[in-house]
Amino acid sequence: MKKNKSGEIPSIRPAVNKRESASDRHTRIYKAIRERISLLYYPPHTVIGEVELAKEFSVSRTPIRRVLQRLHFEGLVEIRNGVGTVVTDIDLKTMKEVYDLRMFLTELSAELSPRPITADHINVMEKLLQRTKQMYDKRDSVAYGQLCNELHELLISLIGSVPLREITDNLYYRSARIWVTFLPNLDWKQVIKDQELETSEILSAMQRDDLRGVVQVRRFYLHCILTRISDYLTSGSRVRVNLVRSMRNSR
Amino acid sequence: MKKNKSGEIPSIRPAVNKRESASDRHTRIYKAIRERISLLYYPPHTVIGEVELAKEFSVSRTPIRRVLQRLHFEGLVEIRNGVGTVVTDIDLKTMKEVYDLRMFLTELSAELSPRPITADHINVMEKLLQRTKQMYDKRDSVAYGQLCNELHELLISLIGSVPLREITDNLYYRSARIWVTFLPNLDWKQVIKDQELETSEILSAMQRDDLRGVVQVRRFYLHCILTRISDYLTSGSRVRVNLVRSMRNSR
DNA sequence: TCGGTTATAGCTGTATACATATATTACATG
DNA sequence: CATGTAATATATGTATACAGCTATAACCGA
Repeated sequence: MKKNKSGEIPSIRPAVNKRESASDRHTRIYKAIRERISLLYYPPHTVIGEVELAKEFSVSRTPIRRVLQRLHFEGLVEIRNGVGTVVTDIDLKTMKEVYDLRMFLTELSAELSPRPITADHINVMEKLLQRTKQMYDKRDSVAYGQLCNELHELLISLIGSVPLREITDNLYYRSARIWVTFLPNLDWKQVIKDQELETSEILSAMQRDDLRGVVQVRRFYLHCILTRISDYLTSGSRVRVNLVRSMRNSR
Repeated sequence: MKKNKSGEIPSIRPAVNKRESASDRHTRIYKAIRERISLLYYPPHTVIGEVELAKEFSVSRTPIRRVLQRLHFEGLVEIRNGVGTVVTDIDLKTMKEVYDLRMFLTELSAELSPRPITADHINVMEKLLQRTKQMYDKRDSVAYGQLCNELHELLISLIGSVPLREITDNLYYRSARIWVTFLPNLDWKQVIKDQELETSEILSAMQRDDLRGVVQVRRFYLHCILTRISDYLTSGSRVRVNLVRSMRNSR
């Protein structure tokens, strides 16, 4: 075996020792910041400086700016010259538009080249359901948000159409964090109860290989969340905690 | 009136003399390059260098990179380290996915908070129809592509839902250039004839304030284009030039 | 001749100094 | 005291030198 230029014996698997590629690093930082926004670690109107992030991730401003500009194109932050990068808020009208779109696209995802439901999917769903059941005792918005994100990740993995999957993913992160914003005003046990119901009903549909059932359950709970937020914002008062149940009985 | 720091008398309308903002410049360069891609001035697999563009637009690589990365996020170019920025091609499967999505979203745009059809819209449509009628004599793919782009711009201006409008716009530019790629293989007069029919039928629907009619016409022609390309790619032979007409008779 | 190594040209990726925009604050002025 | 102005701190925007990656081609040896 020959030695390379630097005189070292080349590794059999140099890919393992190879530094993280620029693309991978971009994806890693992008997902990290996006998660922080979605979990309200960076709530709306938060000013996040490029220098601060650059120090934390041990890179210069350049790769950070690339990530922030991507988040800007996706509507998650607003970059103001001379001011900073501000996490966007969302008005009721825009939120309704996003949720309406998400509901239509959710149903559509069962029609456009869906992927088969596998045992892995069901396995992950069972674990999600277990974790949901353990959340009644302690109010933990971050853990709840992570649960929502993981459920979302699982559901979009069933979408075969690449552009539809990307759009659904984008719209989710554009609106989901707003829902978490309202958690402090809601009855915690009821929120978890609804989450458990949604998860278990999706799991049931998956177990009978019923993708259309899956997306119909998902769409229904999207509708419930939208109605809750709309009621809360328009009335300014505490939203009815039994909204989901009353809707179920009337459908 | 006082003088400012530099000793000049401040202009009454300083905004006019103010330099183009960073955001405006970004938008200008972005739209310019996007149009070049859509009109096949940069056909698929073209390698466009950052330095080249920087010289042309008289800026450094930094703002150019911002534009190219946006185009990358939108799927129009692929940035390869050490190689260059390559205009993406699109495979049949992805194109079908994009067109299917566009068809659904087109119908949806008449449902989700549509904007009213104004006299301006009809005015622009009449001019588009006139320009279309003048295109029979000379085969000019660029002029045809511009016509398609302007028709698209008009149609998305009728979409009230901001996220739906942005998604529709993105999907258009992601797929439209592929259609232009097939023009050399098609009967020119038939292509213009179809374009004239689509434009005139949309105009008619607008004149009777029938937005649902507008989107149904649009959806129908999207379907025709998708079928044409699919037929061409799967059979490898010349596509039937009278496809649109035969479809019309059977619907 | 063929296979593999290596030098090289040219591209994108990164870091950084500097330019510019903005909000804040202090301050002069009526 | 109110108001407009200017200095200033701090953020993002830009330009650019340099590092790293890739494809190409020249080169060497079995």
